[in-house]
Amino acid sequence: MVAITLPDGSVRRFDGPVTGTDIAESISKSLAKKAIAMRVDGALTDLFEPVARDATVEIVTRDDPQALELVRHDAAHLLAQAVQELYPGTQVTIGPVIEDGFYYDFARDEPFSSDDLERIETRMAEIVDEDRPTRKEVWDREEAIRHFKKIGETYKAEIIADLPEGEEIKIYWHGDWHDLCRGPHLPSTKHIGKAFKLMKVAGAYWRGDHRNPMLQRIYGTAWLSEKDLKAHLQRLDEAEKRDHRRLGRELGLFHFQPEAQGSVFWHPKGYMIWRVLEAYIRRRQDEDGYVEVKTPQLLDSVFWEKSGHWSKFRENMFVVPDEIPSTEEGKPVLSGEAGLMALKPMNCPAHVQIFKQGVKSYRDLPIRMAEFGCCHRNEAHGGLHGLLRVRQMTQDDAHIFCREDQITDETKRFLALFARVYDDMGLSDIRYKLATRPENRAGEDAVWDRAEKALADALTASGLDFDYAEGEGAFYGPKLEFHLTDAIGRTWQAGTFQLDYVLPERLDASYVDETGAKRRPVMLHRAVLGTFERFIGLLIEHYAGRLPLWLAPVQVVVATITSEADDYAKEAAALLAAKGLRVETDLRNEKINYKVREHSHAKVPAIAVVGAREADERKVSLRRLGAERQEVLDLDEAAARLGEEATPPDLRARKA
RNA sequence: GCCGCAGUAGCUCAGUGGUAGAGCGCACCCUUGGUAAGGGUGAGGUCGGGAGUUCAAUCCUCCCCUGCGGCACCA
Repeated sequence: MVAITLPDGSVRRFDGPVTGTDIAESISKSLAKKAIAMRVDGALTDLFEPVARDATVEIVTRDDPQALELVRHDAAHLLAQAVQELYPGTQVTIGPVIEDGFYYDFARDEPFSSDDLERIETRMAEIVDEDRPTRKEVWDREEAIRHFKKIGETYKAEIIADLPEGEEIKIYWHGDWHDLCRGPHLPSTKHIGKAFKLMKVAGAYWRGDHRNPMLQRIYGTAWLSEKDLKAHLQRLDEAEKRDHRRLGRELGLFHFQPEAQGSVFWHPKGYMIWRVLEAYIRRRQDEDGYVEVKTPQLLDSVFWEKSGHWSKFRENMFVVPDEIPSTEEGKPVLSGEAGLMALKPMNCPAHVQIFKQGVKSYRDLPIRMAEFGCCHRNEAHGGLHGLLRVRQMTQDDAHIFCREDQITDETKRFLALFARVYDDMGLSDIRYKLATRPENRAGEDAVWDRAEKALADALTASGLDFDYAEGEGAFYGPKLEFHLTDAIGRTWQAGTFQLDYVLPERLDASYVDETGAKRRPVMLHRAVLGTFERFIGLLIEHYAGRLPLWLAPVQVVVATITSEADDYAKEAAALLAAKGLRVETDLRNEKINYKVREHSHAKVPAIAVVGAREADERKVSLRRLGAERQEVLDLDEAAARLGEEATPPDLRARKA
């Protein structure tokens, strides 16, 4: 007898082992039809798995929160199945579920083309229609390895050989195709449905290690319904429209060119955003007790050896010979014998030098030392990505030198600053994580215990919920991660906060404590915006280019309807400019429709239209970006209103 | 750096083994028009760079560069 307890608490008894299908059928025909898996005492299991002991069983249908993951997992198998049927000799490796879908990595000499993707997709749909049933077998480890080697699946054989001892070797069959898998799977291919689409092919290293062969990864997306699939594809379209590289070009903000790979040419409008942000964050830092410094770009390699960067970070540094290049015709430009300098990849070691000038007392601490430091990092070519991954970047960087007992307070203070700034930026959806000690680390565990606790205390005292990111800290100390969610639900990391016990030691920074003894300060590396480059990229995508008035490079365009209003337009523009607004005039010989369209495309937040009527009455017809109507206002009132709205949030708060 | 794809006018893109086209943009002319494209004319390209095949290459082949999508990297 097997007693099965259902979620409603009722108990059903069966003569012997029962499968999920049996149980579902005993409840209702329709449930049996909808069933795709079950939970036995809470563990997700195949529907066709016999239950031989008393247990609580929950039948899982497509309405279950975990159904989508099951469907995506099966879709990955479906993909592998279709590929092996169409391209015999292709080896399968792994095929996990990822955000929005799945992928499968294949070993095949010939590359897959986009035409192949279409063929594969068609074959996948056919296999769904064929409704191939799933079944599971448990094999002996050695037998499984022999089998997969024999059929030429060497990667699978390797995976099996590496499975932990004692783990069941489960083989899943979908019709006559089989694969090693931990499961669980849907009862048949029909249940996958057809709300899937193959998205792209890409290279990926076997086991993620660049020393291993490169496999071909096919990415797919899969959903529970066609409607969900369509919505997802629409989201992708939306994201593409927000791409900061595209908007940067369309709005004339910046450009890149091959001669300066990974470095930005900021155009006047793009740099205006930078200037506004920099002025804003500088004010925020000033009021929060920071001092600002400027340190050298180019420092001798000896210095980087001391800081530890030469051994740990050199492959990411730009190294420059300290010599005057030869101008002699035919001679090599550089002798190759000169001493080496390097462009700074970080500001921290230079800040320690300023700290070390003179003797510091415990009374001087904390010192919050800020720099809008321009750093260079020699990122791999393949990793560069618009403004988000560059080789020359400027951070709103600062280092807080403090005593250990000040860590919690300084962290709280930073968290408050961080929240203020992101709220002002319209980015208030932030998730906090505390990244703890990694396996490879410097320092004693007792110090790590204190450091992690100090950060956790600060988060808690600030009333913030947070998760731990175990083992994700830097080798020199734990850190806080700030995960922002943007307007279309994507997450970003920009700011950072890291505790460092190592660098003050390496560079011999010290202060004198109450007893007259020399002590090491703790260093907090922190950036609120992160880099201006990345942060501006983030803002552009978050706002889809429609920046709030205070950040918009051009805030108002005064556009004329007829040339009779030119003089008045200039007068109006001058008045708006006097209110501190960034204003342009459009006096061109074009129709007002054309002008409105063009400035709307340029995402100018406000268009002040003036014709003969407005000129007579000293008014403007104000049209806001995205609005379908306009409002006729007295010029002075319009200037006052726009001036107020364009005031950076911190200054507005100060006035109030 | 690795795998794949791509590179034609400022932008978006078409096209062909016989040295190139559209729309938008730009310039000029006409038009002074009331809230998302008024009309006309014109300028603009070493078809990413180099080599090869060919009578002839933007097109075919090879190498390089750059971009894009991933991977790896990311103090």
